[in-house]
Amino acid sequence: MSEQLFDPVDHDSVADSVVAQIEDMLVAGILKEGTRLPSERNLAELMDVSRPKLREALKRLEEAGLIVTRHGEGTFVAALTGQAMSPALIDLYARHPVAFFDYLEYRRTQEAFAARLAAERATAPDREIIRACMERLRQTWVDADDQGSREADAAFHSAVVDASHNRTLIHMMGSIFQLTRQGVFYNRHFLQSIDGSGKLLVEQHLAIGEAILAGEPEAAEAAAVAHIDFVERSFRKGLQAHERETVARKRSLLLRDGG
Amino acid sequence: MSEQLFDPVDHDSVADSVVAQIEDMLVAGILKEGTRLPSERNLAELMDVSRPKLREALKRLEEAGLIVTRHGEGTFVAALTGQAMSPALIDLYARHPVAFFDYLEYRRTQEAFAARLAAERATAPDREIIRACMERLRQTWVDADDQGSREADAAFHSAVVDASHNRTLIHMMGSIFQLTRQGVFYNRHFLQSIDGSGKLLVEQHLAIGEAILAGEPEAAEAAAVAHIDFVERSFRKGLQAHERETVARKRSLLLRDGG
DNA sequence: GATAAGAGGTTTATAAAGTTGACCACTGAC
DNA sequence: GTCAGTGGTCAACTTTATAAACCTCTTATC
Repeated sequence: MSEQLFDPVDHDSVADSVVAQIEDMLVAGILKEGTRLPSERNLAELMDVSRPKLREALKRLEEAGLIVTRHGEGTFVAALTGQAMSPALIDLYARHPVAFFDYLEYRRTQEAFAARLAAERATAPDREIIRACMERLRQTWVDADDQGSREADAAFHSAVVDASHNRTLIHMMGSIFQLTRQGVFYNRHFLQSIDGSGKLLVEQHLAIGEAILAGEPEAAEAAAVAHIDFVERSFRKGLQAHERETVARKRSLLLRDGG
Repeated sequence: MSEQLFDPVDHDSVADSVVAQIEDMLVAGILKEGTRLPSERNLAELMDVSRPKLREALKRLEEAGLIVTRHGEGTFVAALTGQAMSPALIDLYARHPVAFFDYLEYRRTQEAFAARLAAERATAPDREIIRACMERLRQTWVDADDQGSREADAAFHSAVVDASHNRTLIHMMGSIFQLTRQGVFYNRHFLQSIDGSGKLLVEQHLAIGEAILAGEPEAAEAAAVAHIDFVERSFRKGLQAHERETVARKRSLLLRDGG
C-alpha cells in the first residue's frame, strides 16, 4: 500500500503495452489456443509499433508459455488448457481480477447444475464423502485454520461435482478447481472482503450439503446459486471499498502535508 | 468503433501519464481548488520523472485551465467551481465516465431532498411552472424532439429545486445542472442505453411531478430516488453491453479472418 | 527437385524521447 | 540586503524506438 499522494508513473515501454493487450485478449477469450496470430510485419503495422519491439513482446509472451513461434510458419496461441489449465494461463488469470467475475458466472451455472444432479444421484459412498467434507468445513472454521479451510472448500465442491455422476461436468470442473486449489483467488484481500470471519461461507456450504443429503434438487440448486451470489457481492464490495480507501488515504495525506 | 482485432498501442509519453494521473486526482476530489502542489523538483521525484517532462505536463494542465503556476511561489489547483463549474472542470468530467456515478449518487440524495421539500412547500406559481414543465416533457417525447427533451428535463429538475425554497440547495444544484444543460452526459450512447425510447423516463418525471402537485412528500421522494436508480442501472447496463459488444466483435473478426 | 512467397530471426543506423545537471529570475522570510 | 526555495530555460548525454536491410526456415506450386 502506497503512502504517497502521487504515484510513480508506469514508464511502460512499447513492448509492455503490446504484452498487456495480447494478455487481455487471451483472458477475454478473444484469442483461443491454437489460433494463429497475424504475421509479425502485419501485427506490427496493426498495433502501430516497430517490428523489433513487437518481437520483444512476443518473446516475453513465449517465455511466459502463452504463445509459440515457429520459424518459417508463424506465431500461435499455446495450448493453455487440457486436463488442467497451464501454469501460464493460471498466472495470467491471477493478474487479471476481472477474470474472477467471469469465473464466478461460469461456476454459478455449473455448480447449480452439479448440486441439482448430486441431490438426485448421490450414492451412499458419495453421501459419506460429502458428510465428511461438511464436518471438515465446520472443524477448520472452528480451528481458524485458513489453509485447511481452503482445502476443505475445494474438497467439498469437488465431492459435489463427483456426486453428479456427469463425466463431462467432472472433467470440465477439474480445470476450474485448479484455480481454487492453487489459491489464485483465495488471497488475503479476498478473504477479508467476505464477512470478516467466514462463518456465513461455512453456513452456505453446509446448506448445499444438507439439501444434497436430503435429496432435494431444487433446494440444492438454490443454495449453490445463493452461495456464489454472496461471494460475488462480497468481492465486488471489497473492491469498491478498497478503491474508496485509496482515495480517502490520498485525501488525508494532502491534509496532513498541508493544503 | 474500431473494426480491428488488434488496436494500435497508445504510445503515451511520460507527460501524458503525468497529466492523466493529476486529472484523475482532480476528478476524484483528492486535489481541490486552491491546493498547492508539491514543488516541481519534489513532484518529479515522487512521480519518478524528469523535471523537464513534469514541466511539460504542468504546462498542459495550465493551458487546460486546471492549475495555475506562479513564478517563485508555486503551483496551485485553479478555481474550478464557483457559481458554476469552470469549462475546464466540465471538460474534465466529460472525459471521465466514472464521474457519472458520483454525479448520480450526489443527485439522488439532493433531488430526493428537493422533491420532498417541494411537495411540502410548493406555492401556486411553483405548481404552475411544474405543470407546464410536465406538459413540455410529454410533448417533446411525442414529437421525438431530443434537444427539446433535454431542455425540458433540465427545466423540470430546476423547477423542482426552486419549489424547495432552500437557498443553499438551489445554489449548489446550479453547478450540477450545468453538466446536464451542456449535454455532458446526455450523449448518444447514454440515451440509447436507456429503454430505447425514453418513455419510461418521461413517466418517471411525471410521477415525481404528480406527487409534488398532490402534496405528498414521501411519494415525491420515493419517485425521485426510483428515477435516479433507474438511470444508473440503465447506464451501467449500457456500459457492460458496450464492453461485451467490443469483445464479441473482436472474436467475430478472428473467425472471419481465419483462425 | 527447383523456385517463389511468406513466415520468423538478426543487426545496424538513425530518430525521437527522456534524463541529468547547471544556471537564471522571482518571491518571501529574516 | 541576504538566503532559501520556488518556477523557468537550456545543453549534453542516455535510453528507447523506428526504419531498413538481410538471413534462414517452411510450405506450396510447378
